[in-house]
Amino acid sequence: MSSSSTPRARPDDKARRASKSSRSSGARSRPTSDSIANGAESGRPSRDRRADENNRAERKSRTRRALLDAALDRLDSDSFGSMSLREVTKQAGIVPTAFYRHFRDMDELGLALVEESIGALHDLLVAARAGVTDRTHAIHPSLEILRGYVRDRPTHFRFLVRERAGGSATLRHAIGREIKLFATELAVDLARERATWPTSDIQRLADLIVTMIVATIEALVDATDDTAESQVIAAAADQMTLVLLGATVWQPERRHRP
Amino acid sequence: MSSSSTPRARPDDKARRASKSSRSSGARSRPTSDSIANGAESGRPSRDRRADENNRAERKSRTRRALLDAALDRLDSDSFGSMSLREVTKQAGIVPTAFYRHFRDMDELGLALVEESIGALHDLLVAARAGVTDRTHAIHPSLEILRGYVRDRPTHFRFLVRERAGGSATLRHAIGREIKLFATELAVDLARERATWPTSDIQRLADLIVTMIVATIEALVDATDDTAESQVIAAAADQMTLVLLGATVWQPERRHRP
DNA sequence: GATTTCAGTGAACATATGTGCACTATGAAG
DNA sequence: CTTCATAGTGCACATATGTTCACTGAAATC
Repeated sequence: MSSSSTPRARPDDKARRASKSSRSSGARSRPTSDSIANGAESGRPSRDRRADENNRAERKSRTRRALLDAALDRLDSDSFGSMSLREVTKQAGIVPTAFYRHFRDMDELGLALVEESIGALHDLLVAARAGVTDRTHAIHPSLEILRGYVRDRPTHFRFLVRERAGGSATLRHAIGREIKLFATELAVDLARERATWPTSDIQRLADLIVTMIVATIEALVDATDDTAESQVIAAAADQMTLVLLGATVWQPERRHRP
Repeated sequence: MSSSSTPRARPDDKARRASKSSRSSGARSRPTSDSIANGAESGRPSRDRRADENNRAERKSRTRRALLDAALDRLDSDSFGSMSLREVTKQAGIVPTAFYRHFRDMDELGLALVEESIGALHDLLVAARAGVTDRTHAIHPSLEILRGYVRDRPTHFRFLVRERAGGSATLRHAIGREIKLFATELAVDLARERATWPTSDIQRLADLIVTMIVATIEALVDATDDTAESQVIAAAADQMTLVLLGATVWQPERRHRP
């Protein structure tokens, strides 16, 4: 506190409020009308005022989305942890203080992103599982589904792989917990075809596969073109095949290490 | 506080350990053998005034170490990317501007940490490879070596796993490149015992194993006690066994996917 | 039509950050 | 000894950040 410098020339200024006419200020804000793709395409653009779209809650959730998307976008320049509230609000087209209408702090925004991204991951599992009985022959189709999902939600998956190990403790634990859940879910699936295996072995198999899936997602997120993507998928397919091949030879009862 | 007048605690008057190798001019230092904060026995009566310890270069490299260690320490509260130059210098016990005597910016500090940490990883590979011929029966010993290395240099390995996917683009690429190198090295090793395999299959096996090693390191870094560590090792051993089991059944020539 | 609610605004501020500059102290070199 | 090089100091400053507070305008409710 030694600096008695009376910083930032601060004349009384408080009486200044009346001077600025709020009219003249820039009309540059208002990002509300457009931005994200508008789902409902019903005609009547002109007269009918679609209360639905000017709805209060609707508007709010649109801004919320803008905040989430802004964070996701910024995510390849900055890591989430070093991303500032002001950056995000600027990119979302609102003023910093309006942020608090939606999240208590950046950490809460992060958790919302975790939830969304894990939702995507979970959808992926469901999709991959649908109609698949023989796992050994379902590797490639499943990986193609994975490829599609990462393609469709690149920012979400990038968020996941970036913050899974690198983020704040809160984020890491949240993501870790969800991935563990994901693995358990997979284990239940795997157990169906391996009734004789002890659950611990099943769980470890599931963990291995999840590890490989995460690694594949990491590689897909960093893949720049279709060729790179295809190579990633091909490599992952071989590795999965090898693992499932090993699983057929695995003898649960007797420990394999001497 | 910023105690302006009084010099802050000066950690530098403790005569520390005698230097060993820092003679090698410039280039890369191999700091792997020691960690910080030890030193103990060097009471060193004042009569022998070794220029060695008051050496200019020696002092400088000691401060440099302090900066690196400060960054490594701070790493479990903040991710490296959101770590400020001022934080690091404060923890290292120097004034912010003195930072520039050692690194141009935080990014350069980060790259130095990558180099160090990868050095540790490489040492690990060498150690694990020493005297191992039959891979299938060397899994547990190798994993115990891994456990020991992560125990001895927890901060370096934590840095690696945190920044590998989560750090800045520069850091990510640096670490990614080194890990790729690491995998190639392992592939050469694996090829020795699998002469009939095509190199692409070998490389994919090596990549898989490296993926598992990285995942194991991640788990070890997060393990809180010995029991947790042992469980991680046991799980990793099972998984490795399964993979190498699969590798024995793998038929390189014919594609496994129908 | 009048009142309430509330998402978004804009000014203010205390604090933190990176970095430039002049300086000091001390080891190295002549 | 004198002179030079340089690690580390202290101060300054411009800028960025999180958060507060009083406000505004329009949708929601009465």
